[in-house]
Amino acid sequence: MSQRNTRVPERADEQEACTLLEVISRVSGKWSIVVLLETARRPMRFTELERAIHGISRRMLTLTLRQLERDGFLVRTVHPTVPPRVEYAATDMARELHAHLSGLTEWAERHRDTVAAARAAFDEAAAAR
Amino acid sequence: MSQRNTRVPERADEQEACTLLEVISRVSGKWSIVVLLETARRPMRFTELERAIHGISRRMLTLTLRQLERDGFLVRTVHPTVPPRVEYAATDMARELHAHLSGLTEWAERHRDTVAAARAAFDEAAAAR
DNA sequence: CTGTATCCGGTGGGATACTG
DNA sequence: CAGTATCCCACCGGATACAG
Repeated sequence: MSQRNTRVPERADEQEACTLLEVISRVSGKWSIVVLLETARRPMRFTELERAIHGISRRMLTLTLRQLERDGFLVRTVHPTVPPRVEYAATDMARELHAHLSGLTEWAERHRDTVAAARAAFDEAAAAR
Repeated sequence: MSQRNTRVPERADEQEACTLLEVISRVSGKWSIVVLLETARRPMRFTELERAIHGISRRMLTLTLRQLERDGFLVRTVHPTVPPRVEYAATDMARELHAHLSGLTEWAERHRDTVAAARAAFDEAAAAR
């Protein structure tokens, strides 16, 4: 989502960071991940996604879908009926990404308490000063 | 009555998406990942990081370090010497996160060409319209 | 039903001068 | 050496109105 994060690596040891930032930038938008998860299970229609994803605006749903389609994570299919029927289906690449992200989710759940404790300690130390 | 058509919003999916967004938000800043990678190898001093990370401003290095310290990814140690000597060291949790992120890097490298091709095709189709 | 167009506020991040 | 303070701007995302 945020293209401002792209930059050219000047050093070899920054190459990995650049690659990581590249992929993370693609899914770091506010709605990218939840759209990926919804479509990973089965193809979804526009309004179906709009109803399933609580709080998303029509504009952001469109932008997020376009971006995911552009990067090859979603395939958009228009059925020429009246009214129009558009389906968004996750690609194999997207499902593979989802598997890696699940690893991150597992990590996050395992360390959630530790992070919360670290934050509380940091904030308390800051307040004490 | 048959309730086959009533669709309950997928709470589990949104929950996972929220957890994922939480952890990704912590490392999606422009400089978070490269700072994590640099400090993961060995403890680093402030100016050392400033020199190692090409293009980072003093302000953003400070903000990034504070944020990573607050979440428990870095430990900041001040040696009471003159001039002051401050070292930032990655925690075990941060190194574990780094391992998961490496999986993402591998995925990104494997699919880099596919993504590039998808983008080119999408942009060309958009230009043709 | 499936989008576009427009306006607007909040925020992430750059440049740089100052400081203990 | 290791930061902080200030100014500034680009861009993300929300609300809403319009359209094929």
